[in-house]
Amino acid sequence: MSEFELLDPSGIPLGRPSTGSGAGGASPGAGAAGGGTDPLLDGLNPAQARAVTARGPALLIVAGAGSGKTRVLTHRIAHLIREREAWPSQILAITFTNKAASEMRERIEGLLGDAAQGMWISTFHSACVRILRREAERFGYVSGFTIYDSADSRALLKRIIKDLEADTYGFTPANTGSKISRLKNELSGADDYAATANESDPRDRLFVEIFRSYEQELRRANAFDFDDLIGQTVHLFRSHPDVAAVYQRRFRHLLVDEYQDTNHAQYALIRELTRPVEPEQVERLTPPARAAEIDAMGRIAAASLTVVGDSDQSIYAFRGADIRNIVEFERDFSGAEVVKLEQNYRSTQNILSAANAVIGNNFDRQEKHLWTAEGDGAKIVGFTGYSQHDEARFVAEEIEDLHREGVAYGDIAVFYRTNSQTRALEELLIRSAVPYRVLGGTKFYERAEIKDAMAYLTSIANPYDPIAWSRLLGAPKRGIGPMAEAQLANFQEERDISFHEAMLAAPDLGFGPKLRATITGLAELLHRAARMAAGLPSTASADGAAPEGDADSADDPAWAEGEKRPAPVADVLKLILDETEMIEKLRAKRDPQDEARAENLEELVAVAREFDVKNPGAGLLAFLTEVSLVAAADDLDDTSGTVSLMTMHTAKGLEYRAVFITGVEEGLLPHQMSVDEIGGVSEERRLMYVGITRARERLFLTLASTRAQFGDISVAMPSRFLQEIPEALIDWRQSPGEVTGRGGTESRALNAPRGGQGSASGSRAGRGATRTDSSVSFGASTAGRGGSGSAAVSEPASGNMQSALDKWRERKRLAKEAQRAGGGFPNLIDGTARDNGDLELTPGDRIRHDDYGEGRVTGVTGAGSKRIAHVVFDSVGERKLLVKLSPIAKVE
DNA sequence: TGCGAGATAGTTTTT
DNA sequence: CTATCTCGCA
Repeated sequence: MSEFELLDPSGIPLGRPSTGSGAGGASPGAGAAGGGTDPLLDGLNPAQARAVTARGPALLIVAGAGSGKTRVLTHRIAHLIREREAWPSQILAITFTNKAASEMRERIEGLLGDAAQGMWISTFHSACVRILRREAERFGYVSGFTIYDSADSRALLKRIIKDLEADTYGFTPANTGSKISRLKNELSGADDYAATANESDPRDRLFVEIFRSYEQELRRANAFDFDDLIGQTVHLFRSHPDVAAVYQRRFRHLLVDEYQDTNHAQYALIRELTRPVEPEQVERLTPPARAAEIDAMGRIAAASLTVVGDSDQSIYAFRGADIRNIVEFERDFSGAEVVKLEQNYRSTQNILSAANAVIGNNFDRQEKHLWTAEGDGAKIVGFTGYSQHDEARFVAEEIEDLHREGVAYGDIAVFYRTNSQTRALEELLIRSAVPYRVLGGTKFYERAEIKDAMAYLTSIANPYDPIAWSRLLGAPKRGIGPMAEAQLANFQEERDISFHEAMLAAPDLGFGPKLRATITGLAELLHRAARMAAGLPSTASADGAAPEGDADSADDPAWAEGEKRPAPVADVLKLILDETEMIEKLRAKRDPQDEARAENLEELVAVAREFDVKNPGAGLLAFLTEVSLVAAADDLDDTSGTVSLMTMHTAKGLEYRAVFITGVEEGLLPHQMSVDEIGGVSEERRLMYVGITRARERLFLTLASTRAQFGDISVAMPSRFLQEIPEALIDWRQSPGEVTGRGGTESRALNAPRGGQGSASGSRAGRGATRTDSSVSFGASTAGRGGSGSAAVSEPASGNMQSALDKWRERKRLAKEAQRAGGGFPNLIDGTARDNGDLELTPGDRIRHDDYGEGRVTGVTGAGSKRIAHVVFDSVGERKLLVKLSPIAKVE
């Protein structure tokens, strides 16, 4: 609504129709005031400048890695505004992640100041939610609909599969969910699938049934899943041309980033938004179209479309991304212009050469000629560890070296293929007192206790949501079991009322006195919280003894005229937490894990409070939307000054001075799962390409020759991608050939002189490791410098697995706490001493470290549990160690 | 109803 | 290895 008002700021006419085909040449600064240089074009190369100033119905910017596409995109938008070709409200810019969106917004604000207000800069999903919330009533939803994340979808599917007894046919929530997701990304629903399904195949019929019932349940729950957000918006536009017309008219300029990662549904959405408004719809518009908007045929011209992408960075095929969208763009959108950005401003030549060499092995791609004016820079560093711990140790040491050389922690990133690889890395980083953070991974909002609390909020916003409701019944445990739940759910379904109403009817349902009281108590709490969230006065007298004022008598007129102001989300949440005593109950359990959970809940309150401050009066629904759509909670502070750990997928769009790519092994990168898939390896290669091109100055490629997964240890072969990089570019500190010899595992005996065929101890060598010849070419590389390359293995003797694990968890928790306590790595972890908490160290002391051997303490900084010892080791030189957690002891 | 032990099964990337 | 589920018992 309010955005629409911006559409028509009284008299000021638009400069010229932005979509008048092919009008603008590259005449820079056409309307710029003072002549001379145009700040928006200044410093851009010709291709970039063209990408900023080109006008026409469609523009494809082929942007190689590091070619300044964000700059181009932001400048293009700013240029449109400044040249008066568009109002901010006519801009719709779509990015892939929220992080990219907020970064873009910031940069545009930097160029335009307040003039950037009113633009839609968001992800596909956020934009669609915004549209759907506004138009929900058009197709039988309520604007307070819930957004199901994949866990919610799975919970729903689980129920359905169980009801249909489909599990015996091999249907699981996971495989069914991903199949449904795939279909939805192709915009096909249950009926479409049924039309093509094989009627005689019981599995197919059953799947149709599951799919149908899933869609039905979603609707009954007033919920959308992730894929629906896009798909339903498309359906909305197709079935309601008048609604579509509103958006087609409004958004005159559509800009899409990372276009190579769009799937079919997203493509369809773009198509819908870039259709002209036909005359019969033009007539129905409110406010009516002005003459300037309408062309000779009585239509409103199609919006202009700008897409930016790089087919070499397409890494989301598994999610339905269709590379054809970008490859066939010119054919798709007639009159499209193509601008190629090929100069790389990010990386050194060595890094770029490696990237080009790797990606060059993908056959079906258009050649690009990425080049840089930078020098060669440092060589890429390679390292092969004996184990993943050894690899991690190398990473930690190199990070410290870099740090000593003046590279800030915040300029360093460590990438990996799978989230499970973080463990070894985290352990070593903690021990080395390197501040780090993990992006993505186990997300804050996926934690059980957070989901519990969120279930209350969700249920308040949407009392028809069975998933949220069912979750909150059992959290905390209060004696409402499956039996009672089923009874309430049945009642709810029969009467077609909300779950909250069903609970209020509990007295009539023949529950025992205790249960009845519990249920009505809970119903009243939800009711109270709902009123609060809606901005209605809390019922009657102060809390404490719940007054008689039950639901039905809620129509007191007192608040009728006072404008309803939604209560701060944090207050609602606080009410829930206080009344349910969730936090207290966790604390009472005296388990450190539960203590952490309690803290998480407190953090959730803090998050909500922050949301309230940033979005005053936005209300519960906005909060829920943000939570379900925001990926990693802590994207926000890039300034935290810590090393960043993330998967390579998460890394897309980011850049760092120094980058470590870990686990560069066959089976991991490329991942085993991808090897059999068609095009799988190509996609992995693009992933590798993305990883490499994130690095500005320094690139480290590391691997391990053995890797522990699912319990036992297996031999790992170097990735084929390593072979694709010219040997001259890599400086091997320890090459694969030096470590694996002939594919055996020399697990512990590395101090033994090489060549002597060390004992192939422990694990069965060569299991499943059909000898590729990958390792052969590496044998020749040199050993690199002495010193830090060779040290004892760090494998902690795995005597007692369980206690070692517990120990590690505890250590990790403490260390995280320490990091969280304030900016980088300040003071404090109190009391709870561990390992060496009370170890006294003074300069001059000799100590022994499990990994590094003996060394001499040169200094101690920090206080309490944050004490950091500076030690010069005989073998590896200076290291910083967190005294409390390091495996060190004084040598007498 | 709620808890703990034990068995089991599944392991990629994410808005 | 680990997360999830089932089963039996209090």
